[in-house]
Amino acid sequence: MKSKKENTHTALLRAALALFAAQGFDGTSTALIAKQAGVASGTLFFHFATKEELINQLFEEIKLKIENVLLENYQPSQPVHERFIQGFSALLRYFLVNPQHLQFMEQYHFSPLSTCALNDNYNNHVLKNILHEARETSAVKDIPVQVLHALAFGPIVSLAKEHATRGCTVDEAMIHATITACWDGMKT
Amino acid sequence: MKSKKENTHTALLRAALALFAAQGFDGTSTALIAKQAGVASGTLFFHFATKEELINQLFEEIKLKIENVLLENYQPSQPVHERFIQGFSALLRYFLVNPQHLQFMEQYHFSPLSTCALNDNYNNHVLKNILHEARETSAVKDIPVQVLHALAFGPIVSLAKEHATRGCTVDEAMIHATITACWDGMKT
DNA sequence: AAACCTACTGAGTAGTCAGTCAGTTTATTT
DNA sequence: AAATAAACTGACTGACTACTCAGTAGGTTT
Repeated sequence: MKSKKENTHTALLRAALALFAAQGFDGTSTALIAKQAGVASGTLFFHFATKEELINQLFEEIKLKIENVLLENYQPSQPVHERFIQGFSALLRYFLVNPQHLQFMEQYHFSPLSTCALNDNYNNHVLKNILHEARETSAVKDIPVQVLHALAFGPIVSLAKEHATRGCTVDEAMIHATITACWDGMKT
Repeated sequence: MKSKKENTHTALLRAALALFAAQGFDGTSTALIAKQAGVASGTLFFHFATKEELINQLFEEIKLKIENVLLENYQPSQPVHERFIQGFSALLRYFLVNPQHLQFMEQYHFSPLSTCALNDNYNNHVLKNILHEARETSAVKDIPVQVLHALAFGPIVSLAKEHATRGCTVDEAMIHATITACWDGMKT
């Protein structure tokens, strides 16, 4: 059973996520977030010191969720090619199911709040290691890491963004075609 | 010889572009744009009815520039594969040389001002036709257009964004590796 | 039942925002 | 040189912003 405090806390985070995804950080006032969460405007600042802290907490929460999703389905015994397909398909599926999370992460990455490298925001240890291992074992071409990252993450983000902002349908066949093509372009 | 009006007009557009790329649309006040352009705050509204119109004019200007760059180097006599490499390399090179333009376009696409489909913002007739022709002639896999777009534009945007926001160096070899890998992933 | 504490309220504060407009300067025409 | 028009100025406005804080409600402890 959740405490009242926790309920309000998560209600604020959820309202903020929806509004941030739709209108952006700067386009969303703290008063509106509070209203959407069903509390008074001052209550937001009882739970979060500043608007920025609310954004940072949201970022950490989403980052953790993605990490968990990828860890759940990770099978270290599989060959690197299988793990690539599996891992990056899971990431794409996640963003298709949670479009607001992608829109939030994209904004966060662009904003001055973000300090880490571009794809680091999505790039947990699982996916990072897969790419790294594929490169070391010569399963993929010997090209700079930045290029590998762009080739692997670029199409995923691009397709998921299209889905998030324009609502085009993306089925399993399209997911498979995308991730397979990414690998085919990278492999030796 | 440019008129005084034209000078001020372009000075405002240039200042706006630099500030928008660095701080975002909402994070940049019209007063600051005017100051950076060396004019009084009211002058901006003599040249542009609203802040939104300024943004839209900037979008049209950048879109036109990209179209021209791609048309300049277009060689219809070449096979579709050559035109793909040539065209998409030119787009990537453009964004590496004009990082602010990419950052602006990315913001514009996300904002409620943009109405067209995702990659349509970069996707002028040249690149669109190349992809379309490659698909019709079975030079590339028979997969949905959205997937083709994501595979072709995703890595370019991703790599150029990394360059724009983190300043990592991208040389000709990396450009070639990226575009070649895109094609290799798509080809039949 | 008194004291205490946590969660919450919403009017209020100081500051910023896009956009206005009466008036001034500069350029062009007559 | 007078008249007209175009370009520009910057103080101003009302609406909005993140954030504050004195006060309130309800539950728990003593």
